[in-house]
This record gives sequence, C-alpha cells and structure tokens, in this order.
Amino acid sequence: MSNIEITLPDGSKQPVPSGVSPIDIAKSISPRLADAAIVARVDGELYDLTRPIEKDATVQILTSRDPESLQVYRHSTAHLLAAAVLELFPETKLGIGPPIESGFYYDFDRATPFTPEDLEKIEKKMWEIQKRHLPYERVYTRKEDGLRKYADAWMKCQLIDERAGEVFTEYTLGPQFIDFCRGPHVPDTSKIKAFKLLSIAGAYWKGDEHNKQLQRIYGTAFFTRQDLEDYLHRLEEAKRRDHRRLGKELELFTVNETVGSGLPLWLPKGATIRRLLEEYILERERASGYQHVYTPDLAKVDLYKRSGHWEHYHDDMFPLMDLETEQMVLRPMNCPHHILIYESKQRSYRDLPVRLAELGTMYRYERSGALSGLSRVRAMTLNDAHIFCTPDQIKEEFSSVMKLVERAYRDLGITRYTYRLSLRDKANTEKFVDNDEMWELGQRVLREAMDSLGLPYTEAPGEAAFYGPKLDIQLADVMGHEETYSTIQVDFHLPSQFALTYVGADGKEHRPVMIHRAVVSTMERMVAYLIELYAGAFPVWLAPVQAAVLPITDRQAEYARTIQQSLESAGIRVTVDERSEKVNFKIREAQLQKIPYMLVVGDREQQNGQVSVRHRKHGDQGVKTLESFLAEIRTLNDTKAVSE
RNA sequence: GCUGGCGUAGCUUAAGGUGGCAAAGCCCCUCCUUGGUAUGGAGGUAGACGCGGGUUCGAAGCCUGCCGCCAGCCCCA
Repeated sequence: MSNIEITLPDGSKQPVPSGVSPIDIAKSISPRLADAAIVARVDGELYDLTRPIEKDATVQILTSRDPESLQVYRHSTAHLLAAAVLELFPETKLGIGPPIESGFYYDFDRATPFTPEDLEKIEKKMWEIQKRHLPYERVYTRKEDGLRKYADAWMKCQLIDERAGEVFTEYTLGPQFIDFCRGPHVPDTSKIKAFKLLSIAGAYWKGDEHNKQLQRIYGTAFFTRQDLEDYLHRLEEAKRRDHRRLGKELELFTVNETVGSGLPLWLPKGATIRRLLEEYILERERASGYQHVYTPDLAKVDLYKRSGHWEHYHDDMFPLMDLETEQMVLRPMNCPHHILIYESKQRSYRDLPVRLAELGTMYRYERSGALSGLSRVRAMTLNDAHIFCTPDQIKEEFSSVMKLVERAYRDLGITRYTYRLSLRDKANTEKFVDNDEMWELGQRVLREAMDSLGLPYTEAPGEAAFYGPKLDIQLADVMGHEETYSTIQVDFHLPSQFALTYVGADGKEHRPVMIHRAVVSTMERMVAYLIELYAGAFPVWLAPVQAAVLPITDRQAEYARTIQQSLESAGIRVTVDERSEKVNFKIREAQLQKIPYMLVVGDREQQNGQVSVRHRKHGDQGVKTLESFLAEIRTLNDTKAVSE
C-alpha cells in the first residue's frame, strides 16, 4: 500500500498509509483527541472520522469545540429521529432532516399527523436505538440503483433525481435504516448524548406552499446534558420575556378580536414608551438635517400603480376600496407620498440632499398565521425617511444614516446586531423590478459604502425590496433569532418611475437618487424588542412610570402627593400608591410593575422633607432629600443611561 | 392562508376521558387594620365555559361551521 502525506493544523507533516481514516490519525495523536473527535476536516471538506483518506491532504480533527461539529452532531441526531420514526411507523416517508440554528428537524410524509404522545414515544425509541451504539456508515450507490431502491419513497426519489451525481452517498444506521444523505456523520450513536424533541409543525415540501404539506418534527441536541438544560432554560427565559405576556402583565398594549387581529391597542403605559421613542428619534433626526412631514394613510391606487407597488407588492396590500369615482388603497409604504412632496416644487442641486422624514403609518395585509403580538402586525408606524440626493452624495448620506443607527442603538441599549446585504433574486421578475443595470448599480453602491465603513455583512439573495437592494440591520433576540429592524435602501428605480429631477450646476435637469431608510424600525416592532430586551424593566429614561411614592400610613398621603407634584413638574413620571396597605405590599406591587424607583415616605421623611429611596434592583438606597433624588434621576434621564 | 395544538370570571389555572346545578388564587369592591423596604385580616361582586348551528329530556363536555390565540411553514418593518 502506498503512502500519502498529511499535514496537521500545527504545520507538521507525516507520512501515513493511503486509506488511513481521520480517527486513526486522531488516535495516533492522543487517545483523548480520538475520544473527543466528532468529525474531521480534510482539505477543507468535512469527513466522517471513518472515511478513508486517499491522497495527500491537510487534516484537522474537529471536536465539540468546533462549531461545525455541532451541526454534524445534530444532523446525526436527525437521522436517529428518522430511524426511530420508521421503526414505530414503518409506512412513513422521509423528507429531509437538516441541522438548524437551534437544533434540527426532520420532515415526514404520513397520513395521520403525529401527536404529542407520539413525540414521547419517538423520543423513547431514539434513546433505545442510541443505546445500540449503531454506526453511521457511508455507502456509495449508483444513481439508477438508488432510484430503484427508493422507489416507494417519493421525496427521496425526487431529491436523488435532482441532486445526486452518477454515484451518490447514503448513510446507514444499523441494519434497517438507510438515507440518501451527503453526510458527514458522527461515527456511531454512542456519541449522541443529549437531545430532546420539541414540537410538531406542518411544513411544505421544499418550503413551497403549492407542494404537499408534511409533518415536521423539531428537536434539539447538544454535546452534554448541561448544554441541553441551559438551552431549555433559555427557552423558559424567552417565555418569561415574551413581549405578549409582559405587554399584558405590565399593561402596555392589548389586542381585541373586535378590532381585528394584528391591530394592537396601545394602553397608556405602552403608549408612553412609544411616545418617548418617537420623540427621541424625531429629535435625533432634527439634529441630523431631516425635515418632518405628514402625509395621509391612503391614496388613489393610481399612485401605487405608478410606483410599481401595485404590480409587485399587491399581495401584501389590503384590497382596493372601490368608491364611486375613484379607487383608494391603504398605503403599504410611505415612499410614493414623500416622492410627491419632493416633486411639489422645482429642486436645485443646492437643495440636495432633501431628507424627508415621517412617522408614517402603513398597512400590510399580513396573512393571519403570520401575525404576532406587536412584532407582526397589520397596521404599523415606521420611523421612515427618504433622502433625495445626487449620486455623489450617496456615500456620505449612507454613512450618516449608519451613524444615526448606531447612536440610536446605543441610547436604546441595543448591542446584538448584524448587517445583512439583501439582494434580489434575479429569476423572480414577479417580485423584483426587471432592470439589471439599476440593480447592479444599487448593489455595488451598497457594497462600496459598507466596505468603506469597514463593516462586516452577509449577503442574502432574494431579500431585497422590489425596487432595489437594501442593507438590513438584524437584531438578535434572547434565543438568537434575527429579525430586520433598521434598513437602508438605495433606489434608482422610483426616481425614474416618477421622473424626478433637480437642476444641476450646469442648468440642466438631472435625476436624483433615493435612499429609503428606517432607523428605529416600526414603533410596534421596536417596542416589542425593547420589552423583551429589558424583560419589562426599562431603563429610567424609557420607563412608563419612573418612580412610585409609597406612603407608609394615611398620614403621609398629603406629603406623598406634594412629592409627586414636585417630581412631575420636573418632568418625572410618578405615581402614588395611597391604598391602605402595608409598605411591603406596595413595594411588591411596584417591584412587579418593574418601576425603577420606590420612594417610601413615613413620618420621619415627612418631617425632614426627604424620601427613602428603594431601587428595583439594588434595594434600599437610604434616605435622601427630594432635591438630590431629583438630580440623580434627572441625570439618568438626560444621559439615557441603560445600565443600572 | 396551510398543518398541529388550544379557547373556562379582568388575569392565571382546576374540574371536564363515562353528557345532569362550574372551582380556586390574583385583580377589583366594602369593612377592619395605620403597618417601615416583596404579598395583614374578614366579607363581597364577577362566568349560561370563544361565536353560531346540530344531536339529546338535558352540552362546557359529543358532531359541525366560523372567529381568535400558540408553534411552525410561507411572508416580513
């Protein structure tokens, strides 16, 4: 047998017989490494530990410390799930079973849906199979043989037909189970130590709603029981922070069937937070050269036909209102209105950039199943603006928007976010306007802008707006799920659609470029995010109630009210709890309402014109004069302090 | 919209597999208590069990159609 040369991560090279497997190499390095090994990287490709290496290669043994390992591990667990399902329900047809961010899933086609009880049975069966310590074995099969073998598994056949080369790989799990799969996998089921099946849901074959709907089982898997438990705890924590739950408990907003789903009602406390957010961003925009405008929530459909919304965005709009003389629509976006403001007079290059901003309310006909609390609604108010500028100004405008975003995030205490460049899907001309030149230009401009700011981003094809590419800023929630909040879009399409112009230095008409941007997203979505970010315990500057005055007995009621008045006239949001209850009780209530400061006042405080300050997190802060407390809370307010 | 689960007082939940007067805690109201840093005591109001139709002597429970909520698919600020 011939020798090959492998290179290890430390750069050392060693000759080994051809056909050696990564696990052999691991063993030769150290038994501990062999034990910890999950998978290997051979010349950049992930290999099963048992897969022979036939030629000179760079080899790296991956353990649970490498992120790819968890993917492989979960993928193997998904196979274990499929094997268990087939043992229990042999008539089931297999779909696909990939690892995902938070675990894995497997799609099944089966006449009767799985029940929660089935889930338990399946999980038990998985453990049973796990204990057999079955190997995951890589098998090579010729395409035609494969098609024959999987003849009664329609989804597998389809996959093999579409994806398989002349020879493809399959993985067995014990004598019964075999699955068309690229791999790699862990060596055997004994490696799998901690997993849990979480939920059942419908999912369309290949994600297309025209296709058959399958039964998807979600689960998660970790290397250790501890990691699994931590994850489950985080799930609990996420539930605890759920803005829908806190929105009810803290009386922030409500939804009412009679109003309609996706149409939340803002209660006084929630409205206070929203108002503070609105005032905040309007102020920042004023300081950044924006002009605020007001435009109506509806328009004749002609406006949206001209902009292209009607053609490309129709499905997301509420149906037409057919009036006697005209047809109206509720606006799904604000841009056309702002465009008409730009167009309302002749513009000179000296006027540019024109930055028109509005807290614009818009309406989107989200499908009922997509609605959720405050974060997915049908009526929403966007912190919207449209910048009309010359091509030369794009870069600077872009970077000043980014600055605005970063400033806002800092003041709101938002730290977990990533940048995503959303591009069009060229094939989808129904969703995206068909104009290669403009798309190329827009995408190039955005890339250059990001690169010159030195900011890292990922690219997402098919996520663009219908009129152009966008730079989305994705915020991560407690569970790490990302969602678009801020967005900056460079648009060459709408200005040409509306034949916008400005008069240049040369006295001739030129076409401006439009930048669509939203900094703090919609009020609905941002408040939902903030509720979850702070678990309802808002920083002082955003707290709907900043201080609760708690008189110890009725004797201090009058004094308590004067404290309230002094603070309120200084702009602090204060309540007084005058109920005939003990302080303990009042403190508990204020605590549950997550009010930052409790001001306990008894006879002593009254005599000395003081308040006894209790902080929701740090407890008793001792006695202070009203003035010094006021100075303290004012500082927090003015500096928009987010930590406590 | 689709698949699955769910829908009981303002809120959180119980009973509900075998159809026969619907429970509790919190909230709220009244009274007692005036108490110093997480719930003082007593009493009270409150629900024809999401809505409509059906089966039945009788339905919260069974059947059926809607509506809404939750998870996911799809979509997305």
